[in-house]
Amino acid sequence: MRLSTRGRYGTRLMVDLAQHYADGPIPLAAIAKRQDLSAKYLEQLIILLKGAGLIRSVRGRRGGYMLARKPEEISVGEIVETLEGKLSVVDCVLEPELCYRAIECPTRDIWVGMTEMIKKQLFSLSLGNILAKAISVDDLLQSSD
Amino acid sequence: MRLSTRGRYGTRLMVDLAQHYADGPIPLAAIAKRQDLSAKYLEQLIILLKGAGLIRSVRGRRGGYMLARKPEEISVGEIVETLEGKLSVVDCVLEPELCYRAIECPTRDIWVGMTEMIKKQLFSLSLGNILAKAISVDDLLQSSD
DNA sequence: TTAATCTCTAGCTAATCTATAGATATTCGG
DNA sequence: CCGAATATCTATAGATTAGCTAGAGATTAA
Repeated sequence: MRLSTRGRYGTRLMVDLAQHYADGPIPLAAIAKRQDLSAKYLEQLIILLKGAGLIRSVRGRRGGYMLARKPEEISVGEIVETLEGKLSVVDCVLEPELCYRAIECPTRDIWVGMTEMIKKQLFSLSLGNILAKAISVDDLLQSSD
Repeated sequence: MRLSTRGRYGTRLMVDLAQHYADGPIPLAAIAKRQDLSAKYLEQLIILLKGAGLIRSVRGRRGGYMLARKPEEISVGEIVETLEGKLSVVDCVLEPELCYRAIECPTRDIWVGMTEMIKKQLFSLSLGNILAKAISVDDLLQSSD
């Protein structure tokens, strides 16, 4: 039940872009440096995010990446599904034909329920929500000074 | 975000034992045949379940396995954690020291929340619950004859 | 025209998953 | 007491996936 680095790094990348929303195109190298992640690896992730329409890019000098929509309108669910494929805790949830027992399998119901719950949570959580939370934590730290 | 075969097969194994609760010791070969799973593989899983105190065994002829507690008192969460290790969607949830950014990481909060939600659901779902559901499906099938 | 950027394709290493194999220990039934 | 039916233990092997790294090419602002 682990999320792979693709989903995790991709989410960090998108949060980073959200934090610099409206700063114009952000070069990938800047993100990689700030997040302390391999630029070459992020390259492969970001191209998928662009393909999914979550990001826009500007090529050439002074180019870079930016969110295609407002942070409030991009969910973590979209990011994770773009990078790791459709969310489901076991294959038979989405493809019951893979297992001849699927229709009557009492355990499949568990995995279907889990999958729905996870999707519901991740698709209702936006980059905007995450930013808001990050700020409130900063607030707490400042007020304790 | 996939559950491995260990968690899935193990849960099927435990549901099978729950369905034959009070039938005395069930040989592993019988479970493997009913569930159409490799007996040799289940062997490795069941020994862990025994180690965790979820199952008792009887050796020798006429031996086999049985649930150590009533189906209502064994949760899917216990089964999955026994076979796949502590539930957490990323390592930094349980071991924040693995990542120097953990304390202030805005994405870690997401993974902590997801992990808690998953655990809550799986630990509140018992083998008894699953059996009850399976029976109600049977009822529906019978009443449609 | 050149340096900074994105884009594309290939491949490699290590870990993990999913078993399989074979030997040993225990106990019931006859 | 013997043998068949069972659990238990340890090793290992094949396939798949994760997590990168490498390098060449395309585009554009300064």
